[in-house]
Formats: sequence, C-alpha cells, structure tokens
Amino acid sequence: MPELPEVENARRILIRAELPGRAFTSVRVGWGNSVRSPSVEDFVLGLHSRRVEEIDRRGKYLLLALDSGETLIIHLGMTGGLSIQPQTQAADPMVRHSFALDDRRELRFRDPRKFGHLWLTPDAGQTLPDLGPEPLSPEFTTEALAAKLAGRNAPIKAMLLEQSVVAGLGNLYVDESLYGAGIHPLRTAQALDNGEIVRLQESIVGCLNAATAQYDRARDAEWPDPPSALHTWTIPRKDGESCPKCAAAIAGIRVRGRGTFFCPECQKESC
DNA sequence: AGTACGTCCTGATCGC
DNA sequence: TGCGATCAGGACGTAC
Repeated sequence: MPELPEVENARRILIRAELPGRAFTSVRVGWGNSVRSPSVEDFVLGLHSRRVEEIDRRGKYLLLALDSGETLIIHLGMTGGLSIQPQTQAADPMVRHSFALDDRRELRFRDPRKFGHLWLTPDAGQTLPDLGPEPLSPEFTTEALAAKLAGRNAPIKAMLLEQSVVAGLGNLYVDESLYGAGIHPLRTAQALDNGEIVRLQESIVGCLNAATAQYDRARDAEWPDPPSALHTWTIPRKDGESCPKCAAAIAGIRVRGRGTFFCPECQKESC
C-alpha cells in the first residue's frame, strides 16, 4: 500500500525517467470512476498536448504541474503504481489508464483494485482535502502534533491515519511509528503526555526518513528497474511472531477495521 | 464537531 | 483438488 515513502519513491522515479519536459499525445481512461473531476471527457481533453513541467508531492498525492497551469493530481490508492514504458511494450491488463508521451513512451497507471483517483484542476490547493503538516518538513513539530491531538478521544492509531492530522501516513507506517515510540495503538489521543508526543513525533520522522533512504538506495542499485515497494518495516505483521526488541509475541488486533500489530510488552495500554 | 462504520474493488489466501 | 468465502484497506459518505 503506497504511503508517503512509496509515493515519494514514485515521484523520484518519474523525475529520473525524465517525465518532466514530456507532453501527453493521447490519454486513455480505462476506468471512468477513477477520475474525480472534471468529467472524463474534459479530463482527457484538458490533458491533450499538455507538457509536464514539475512533479511534486503532498501527503500521498502526486502533483503534476502542466504547462496549461493546471495540475494533474494522482492518488495511488491501495494498489496503484506508475511506470513509464515504451508504447510498443505490451501493457499489463491491470493498467487502468495510459498517458502516451511525445517520445514513444507511455505513463501507465496500474491499479488492480481500482482505488486510485485522478483529478485535473486549475487549483490543486482547493481540490486537495484538508491535509495536515508534511511529516518530513520543519512544520511538523512536536507542538504541531500536540495541537492536532488535543481534545481528541479517538485511539491514537485512528488519529494518525487521519490525513488532516499528519499527511502521508498509512496503516503500515502508523503501526511502525507507534512501535518505535512504545505507544499502544488504542491509547486515547488526548491522554498522551508530552514525553510520549515527543517520542511519537521523532518516531514518525525516523520511520519515514529510514524508509525513504532505503528507497533511494534501491533506486540507485536497481536502476532502470527500481522497486515500487520494499519491506521497510521492523515490526512483524503477523500474529504471534517475536518482537525484535524483546522477543515477546506480537499481537494482532483490529482498530477501526484496520489490521493492527504491536508488541504488548513494548507498547503498554496503561502507563 | 467528533467519532464510528459501511462502501468501493478484485487478487490472494483460507477453509471445507 | 477445487471452489466459494473471506481478507486487505485509503478516503469518503453517512449516521449517530
């Protein structure tokens, strides 16, 4: 499931593959429900002959700035992945959308589960939902995190999945961050003390930086076939496996319907 | 407003 | 062995 490090990896792959500078010569939308706005027809028309100038990221959203002044926003959903391949190369049947480029290559959006989404908008800021701070930017301070958690009764795990609290965390990196901070996923957000919030903020940054660095190394080592997903987590995601720190049995529970793994010894429910 | 839950999707895995 | 049932979850709509 693409979360911040995976989306950032995708961004850097597209930049290294020199997508910026290229123009779309034709666009094929294979699953209309993916296009959130405008209509599929206007989406295709609006992209025609447009050149990609820059590729940015906000949370889990990729932002492709076009020479028309509009922005193509891509969210990979749970199973989405992007690649650039020669137009002559046969496309996987799971490729839902194709963006032919002016150099005989093609940007392909593979998305088996169809949870990915696309937008073409004149104002990305207005189109994107309310997103919290970028966790790898200086704006993501302990104070900023504390302010978001203040007065909130939901489990800390649910809060961290909320993109308006911090942008870019998903199920996996939330578990990983809580494990690193030694905080139980069901702790009430507003019950965390200052020391715990400090540890949590540091753990989130540490997890994301470590994963991003791992992707950087893999891209360099495996170019031109860099991995789109790596095993970046340290806590086993299986009930009963041993905690790498204390060897206790890892517990698997469900929090808000999400599979959640933690160490009952390192992450006590009451403190 | 805050919290919780169902929904969209289909490949992979599970269990009989 | 085969096949139907279940699982996986990001973001959003709806409900309380």
